[in-house]
Amino acid sequence: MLDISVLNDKQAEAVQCTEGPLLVLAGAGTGKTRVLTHRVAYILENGLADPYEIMAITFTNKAAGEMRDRINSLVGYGAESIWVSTFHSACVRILRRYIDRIGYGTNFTIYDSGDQSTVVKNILAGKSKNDKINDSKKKFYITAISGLKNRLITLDDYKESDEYDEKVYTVYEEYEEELKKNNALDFDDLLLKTVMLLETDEEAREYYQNRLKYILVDEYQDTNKAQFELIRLLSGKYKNICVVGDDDQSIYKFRGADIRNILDFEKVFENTKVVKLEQNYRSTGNILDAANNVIKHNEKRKSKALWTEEEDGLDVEFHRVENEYNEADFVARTIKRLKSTGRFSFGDFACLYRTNAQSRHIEEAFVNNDIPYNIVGGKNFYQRREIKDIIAYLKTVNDGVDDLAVKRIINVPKRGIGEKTIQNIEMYADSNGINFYDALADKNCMDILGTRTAKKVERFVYEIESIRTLVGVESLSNVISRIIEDTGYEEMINEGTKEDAMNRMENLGALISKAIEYEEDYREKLENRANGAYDITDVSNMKPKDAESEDDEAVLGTGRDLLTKFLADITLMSDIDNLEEDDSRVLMMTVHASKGLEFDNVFLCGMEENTFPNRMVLNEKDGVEEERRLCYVAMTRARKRLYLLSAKHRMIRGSMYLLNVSRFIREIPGLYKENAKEIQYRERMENNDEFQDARHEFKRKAVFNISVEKIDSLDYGVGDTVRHMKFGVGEVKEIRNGGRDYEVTVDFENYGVKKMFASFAKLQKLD
DNA sequence: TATATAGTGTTTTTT
DNA sequence: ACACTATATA
Repeated sequence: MLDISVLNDKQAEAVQCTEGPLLVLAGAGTGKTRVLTHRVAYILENGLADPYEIMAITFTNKAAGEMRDRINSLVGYGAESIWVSTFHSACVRILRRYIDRIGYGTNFTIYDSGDQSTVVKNILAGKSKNDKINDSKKKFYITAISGLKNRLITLDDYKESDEYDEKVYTVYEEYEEELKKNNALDFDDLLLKTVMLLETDEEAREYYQNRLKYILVDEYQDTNKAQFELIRLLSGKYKNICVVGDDDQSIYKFRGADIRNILDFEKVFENTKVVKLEQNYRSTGNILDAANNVIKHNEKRKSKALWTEEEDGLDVEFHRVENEYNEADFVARTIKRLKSTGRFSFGDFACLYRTNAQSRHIEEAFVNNDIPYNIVGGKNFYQRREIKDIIAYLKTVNDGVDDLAVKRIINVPKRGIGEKTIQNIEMYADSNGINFYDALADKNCMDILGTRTAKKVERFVYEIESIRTLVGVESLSNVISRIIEDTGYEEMINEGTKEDAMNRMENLGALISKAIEYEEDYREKLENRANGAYDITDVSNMKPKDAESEDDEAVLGTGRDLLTKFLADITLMSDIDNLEEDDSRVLMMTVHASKGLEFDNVFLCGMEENTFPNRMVLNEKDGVEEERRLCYVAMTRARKRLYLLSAKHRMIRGSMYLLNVSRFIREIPGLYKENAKEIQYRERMENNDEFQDARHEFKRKAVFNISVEKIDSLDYGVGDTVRHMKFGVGEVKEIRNGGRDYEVTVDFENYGVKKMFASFAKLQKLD
């Protein structure tokens, strides 16, 4: 029997108020996951719905897995039939079943941000041969297209809209064509197309609306328009929609999250009940106090204040250190000191920072102090080159429909098939309206290429075809192994440095393990079905016990489908999903990555103006408010100890910057006493017109350049003979003091006149 | 076609 | 500082 007495009044209210729309405003650490899981259990125990009629949506696979586990331990039998998934995988499941109704093949592939980038790059390259494609241009279009899709603005809508821009339109148009041609959907499409499907196809809509009696949404503050529409559509019949979120923790605006979803929820869903959770069970009084003091400076928020029955605990510590090395050193030494008391394991510590670039020095300090650590994020596992290569092989072996994948690996490892050849094949494929891969198997196409090149291409096709025969026969992991071994991929890797090769092979090993695990899960599921865990042949009971199986049944069944599913699932996997409980390592990650996690002891590094809040958002509208929410998220990760660190100066992109204490620190009373000099300096920064002008320059060059390692004096002069490591002996002709460094002109005996910077050249004076 | 060199643009990034 | 990519060169 479900024990409601473990909940406080507000939590119990949220659990028991099952009918109609419910908005739960849950501050950090107020037990929102507990509310969600108990709510599901409560619905089941009271017979309000069967498990397959309940859907719980989260943002990460990890959160979905955790929620499923917790529901499992709460209700026991039947929990596996509850549809617990991320927004995106839920959409994949719906689309695999119905997407043919809006003109795509049900075996579509998913393009990640890297693929997206490649597509846009190709479009821009085809458009203008003289214009250079730089990253920011590419990024501009990707952001534009993604932003439109997030807001459900299709090509047709965009043409009519007042933000219409011809260039964006044409790129958007070509982008859509390209993806359609490859039967591919990007992440935003998964949501957009599902909404489109449910809007236009009555049968599909009614199927899900009839099934889903209760829908629960986690991290609601980070939903975008598309996600909002999706849940509105899915909950259209029963309208038992419960969303849980915290406007103070909305930190993904830059990815389309729309705070209006939470602020306007009550307007869109009639008769919404609102429950506020404010009692915090995670942090000490002092930590909460500090966090509250920071977040209360935001103007756009629903008012609430966390409180706790816990003790005040230890003071929040602030340390103003000299530079990034001292900061890293402080973290390492403090961890060592606390660890030596025997009361902690390394897993009790986390080190958070605003940007990934800050991780390097901390990592170094950990290495030097023998502190085991784990860095979350940076580059996602599945976005690493070797993994993406093998995925491209798998896609090609699977159906060869995705041109992007085929082109990616046709010359990896090197097969002597270059740019020109690929262009020729592409032209043939385009003019004949066939896939790139199909062109490879086309005799007429090969005739264009010439026998030597054609032979190389045939060899490639042969390799792919022989692996293709193994799909559905051999295990998934074996197929992957064969790709790595038979195509010469492993050899290619081993040509690099030893360290690099080991690293890559390790990653590929992890991919294979993932495949084995995946396959085992799949078999288990099949067995459960065979053992009558549910019976789809029983027509008298039209509702299967396992809702997922019903969706599967509509489209899946063979080994090829297992591969398709695997490819989709790993594309939707993120770095944090693979984070396993490991008590023996300190965790390092960005503040963004830390959301939803908690630790006994937290170090928050880089509490400086221009670092956190980050310099890039200072001129953005509402930019600082979003940074403040980020800061609030970071601080509320801590249970017992919170260390805030700030460096007086640090080296950023090769230049030294003087940095002020972050305004967030100054918002916490009593933490930091500024001395007169610093106040004066800050006021000059904030009020001086001259400085404001300089701030615009700030992006490009170091305004506060105080010391680049400059050689004070040279031990050689004009006329001296010097030796250079590479150019040998020469005579110094000129020395120019270039401010940062000396520029030395030397006439070398064998290489002629060269100009070089003294600090790099390391010239040696000869007598 | 493969490799060496110069040039470039650097916040965050659940999926 | 550093990684990534466009361009020149072998």
